[in-house]
Amino acid sequence: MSGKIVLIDGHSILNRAFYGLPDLTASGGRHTGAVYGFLNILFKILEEEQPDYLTVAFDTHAPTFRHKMYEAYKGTRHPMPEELREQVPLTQEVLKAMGVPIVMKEGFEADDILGTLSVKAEREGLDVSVVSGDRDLLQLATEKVLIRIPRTKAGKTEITDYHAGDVEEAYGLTPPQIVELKALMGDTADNIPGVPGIGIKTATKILKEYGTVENAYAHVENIRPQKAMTALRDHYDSALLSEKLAKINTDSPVELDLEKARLENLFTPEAYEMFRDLGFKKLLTRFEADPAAEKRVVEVRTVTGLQEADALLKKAAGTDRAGLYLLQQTDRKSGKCRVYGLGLSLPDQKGGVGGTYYIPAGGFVTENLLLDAVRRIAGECPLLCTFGFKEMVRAAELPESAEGSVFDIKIAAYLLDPLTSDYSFDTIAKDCGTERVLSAEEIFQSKKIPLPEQMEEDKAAVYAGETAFTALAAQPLLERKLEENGMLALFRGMEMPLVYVLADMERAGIRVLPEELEQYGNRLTEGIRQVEASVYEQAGETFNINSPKQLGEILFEKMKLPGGKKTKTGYSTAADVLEKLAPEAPIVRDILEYRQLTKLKSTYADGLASFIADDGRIHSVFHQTITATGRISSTDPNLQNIPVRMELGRQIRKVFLPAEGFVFLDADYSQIELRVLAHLSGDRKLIDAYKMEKDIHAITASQVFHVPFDQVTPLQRRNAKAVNFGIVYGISSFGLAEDLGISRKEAAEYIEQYYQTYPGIRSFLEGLVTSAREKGYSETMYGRRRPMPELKSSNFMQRQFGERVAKNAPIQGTAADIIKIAMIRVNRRLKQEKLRSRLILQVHDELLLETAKDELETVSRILEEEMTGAAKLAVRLEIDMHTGNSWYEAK
DNA sequence: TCGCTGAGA
DNA sequence: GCTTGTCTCAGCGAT
Repeated sequence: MSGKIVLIDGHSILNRAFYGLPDLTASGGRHTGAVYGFLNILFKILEEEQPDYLTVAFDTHAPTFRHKMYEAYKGTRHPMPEELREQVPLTQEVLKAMGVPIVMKEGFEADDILGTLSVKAEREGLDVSVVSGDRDLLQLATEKVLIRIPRTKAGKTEITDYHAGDVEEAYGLTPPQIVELKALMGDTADNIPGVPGIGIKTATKILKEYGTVENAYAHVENIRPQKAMTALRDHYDSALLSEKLAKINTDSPVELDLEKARLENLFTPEAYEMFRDLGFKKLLTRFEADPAAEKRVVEVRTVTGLQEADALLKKAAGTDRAGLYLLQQTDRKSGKCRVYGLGLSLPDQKGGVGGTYYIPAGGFVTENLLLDAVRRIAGECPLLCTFGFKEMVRAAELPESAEGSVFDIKIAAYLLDPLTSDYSFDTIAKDCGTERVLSAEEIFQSKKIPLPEQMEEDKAAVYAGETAFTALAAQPLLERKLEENGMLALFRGMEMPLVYVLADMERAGIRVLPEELEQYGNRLTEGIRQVEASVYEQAGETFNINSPKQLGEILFEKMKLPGGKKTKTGYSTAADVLEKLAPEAPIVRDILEYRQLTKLKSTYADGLASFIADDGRIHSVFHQTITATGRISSTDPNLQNIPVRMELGRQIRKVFLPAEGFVFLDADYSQIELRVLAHLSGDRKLIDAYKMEKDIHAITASQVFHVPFDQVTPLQRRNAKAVNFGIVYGISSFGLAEDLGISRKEAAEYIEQYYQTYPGIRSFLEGLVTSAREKGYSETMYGRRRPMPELKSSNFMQRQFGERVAKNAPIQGTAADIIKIAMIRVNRRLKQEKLRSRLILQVHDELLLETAKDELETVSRILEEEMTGAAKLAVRLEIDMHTGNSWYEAK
């Protein structure tokens, strides 16, 4: 018999993969990095070797004979981290799905199994490759048995191969002598004692001369270095024990089943499903080459004729479900929207997908015709399935339709797993196990998706068509999952209605005066010039102050300021560090001022100017699928971090103005997160504190520091305020100390006193951690989830992080939910009452409205009612409202 | 592309 | 002994 078999040391390779690769987590927080690495090594070896047979050996969980022996001798092995442990059964499942036999035997280690199988295979006349990270296995090498040891080097796996001859070359010893070597030198990693005082050099020398330990002992008197002689003489027992420990059993009761081991198709449908669930996207591509597992790629038919297009669009409006994707592009400057085509997917009778089409705009099929069709379908079709609905709302100016009649798969995917950043249609398709679609990368043969105007029409057709297909095909599963997770109400009643509000805000934009913005920038430039000159003078040279590297060298090396390295790459020059090091040093003051000025200039003055559109307004983009906690985010530009704390920065708000005839009305929630905490925790004392309707931080100070309310000092209030904020973030004594400039001990006392004062808070926060640990996620009042894979980490720091996040996410998230509700309700009221006033911005706990002067009173009332009434909490929700002729005045 | 820095809640 | 308060986005320099 001839042929080749590959034998794999499962645990050992898994171990290599675990430590050699960054930790990956699939959705749901399962760790998968080691499995992924294992498979990569496996595939690499199979490609190289093209073997006929494959078998993987694993240790059993029960302690084996050899374990017991050395554990009895000395301690235990270091325990396997939990992240790795949970991947062992997972790997076995994957192998099973691929039809690869796994051999395990109670009481025997993988080593022994590999040894036995390799001997048996060799006897059968096979070439054998044993793959393991463990050099102990070198003792198995022969002319026909190859030992292969992979190493991960800079992310790449390199494999070193040993036949018997290679072992001799590398160690100067025959493979069987490797056992003797271990017997003498020992192996701390494996708890093999060896002979104390004999290391690899002496051991090799002795074995070269005497061949075996036994023979060496017989001639012990002749052994050269005196020390080695006495060591061997005195510890011969230990050497014999070590030999037993190191010797791999090649006669274990396991069978070599070549029928099962025969390599056939690894890429089975079962394996495909597992890879997909585990998020091994790269590995999925291996299935393409295999016709059996190949899934048909969705076909998109391009429809150009007016009549045919018209018929199709009518049909879409008439069906009970339709998948729709509008390929359009909005010009940033003009705000004009161009429509390039419409992807459309229709169901079949059985609830599957019937056909997928692309209707390009052109000829008789005008852009307006397509937009009208979208409006009609949105209005008539009972379930419109989309991907990125906000863009469609903006392009077609869709009015809000009945709850439950639109389903955005992107938003659904976000709610189900808000931690990823990839909500591309092809990823959603894979996650939902629909028919195969091409990814954007495959369609355009580039990482970047081109703008619609640059797309070739045939590619645009596939892109838009498959997106529409995915929307339709993935919707049922996504809806079921939302239902299962109790998030359907959140999705239908909050996230989908919010889409219209965000679309309105984006369309509205905010007015900015370009001339004044430029003047502001010029003032900054002047200031920058002066401070810059001062810095260079004090440094004695010119350099780039914006370069932390150069700055660090100047400050800490040339000028010899106290304080050393803080970051991986060099000196930290962050403001708080500099502040602490040399608060008095004039150059530090100047640098901090320089930083402030250049930040304002580049990010705000110049940055904002580049976004002013032809209508004199900035139309920022609001994202609904970014944050882990449910907040919305803003980009291009980010209008949620416009300066306010420092006066100079705050000035920039003077260039944000309401339209002619309007004023700004700004309303922000008063300590919404703390109120949410009071509500969720149910802490009587904190709730009562809010019922007193006085300054909450002062009340806290009074209660925590045991002083009468009217004798609370400003410092006490400030400290109490910092604790109040910190609690919400899962504070540590270190963090609070840092914040307040007090000692850790004092900070710890503050926190303890706080918990004493509000006992419900501590138990509530601890309960959040426990519950998150059990369930694997945290939850807001409205059922929004945030997965918490970190809580299961074996890494202390990661786990600590997980605990803080578990405390913060439900609070921050609930506050985010509440303001989303408020936004929806405010927007609806404005429309219902046919007001000209409109929502312009949301800044997490604040809403900015452009209000018609004659509507000021009405709108104030609406805000008051809808914002405070957005949630019914155990404490009142309160808002502060201001009007003004600029954002500066209104805040 | 990554890390640092700093703006906001 | 080690770490050290949440969530973001943008600009810059170094790689």
